[in-house]
Amino acid sequence: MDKTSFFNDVFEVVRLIPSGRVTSYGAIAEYLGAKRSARMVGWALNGSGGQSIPAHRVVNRNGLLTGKTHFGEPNKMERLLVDEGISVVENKIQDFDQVFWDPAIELL
DNA sequence: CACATGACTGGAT
DNA sequence: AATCCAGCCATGT
Repeated sequence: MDKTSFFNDVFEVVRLIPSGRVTSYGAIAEYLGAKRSARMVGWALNGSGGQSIPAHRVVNRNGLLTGKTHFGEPNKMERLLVDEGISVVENKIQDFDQVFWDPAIELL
């Protein structure tokens, strides 16, 4: 298991997130067995540039679009989510519990 | 090698 | 309910 495996696993899970759904860094980290390494998930997504990774579907546990600043255009992430049917107000996902997609449950 | 920072989280205040 | 603090781990200075 080299380091790239972690990144690859993160990308794989994120790619499996269905449209109109979102998940959290902690949920992905937990699914990968590193629940205390949510920060590493964010770091992994940092290298998702160039890959076909819908990173806009990954937010923090509050449903807050903390990573929007890394999309080049701060409004791009929110626009993409809204376009998929997710309600976003002031960088915050509305009905977060309804659109939340947990790989540890949905990906059984 | 030590310290600071970050796309986080959970518990405490 | 809002804010603060400590834990985690990789990367940069």
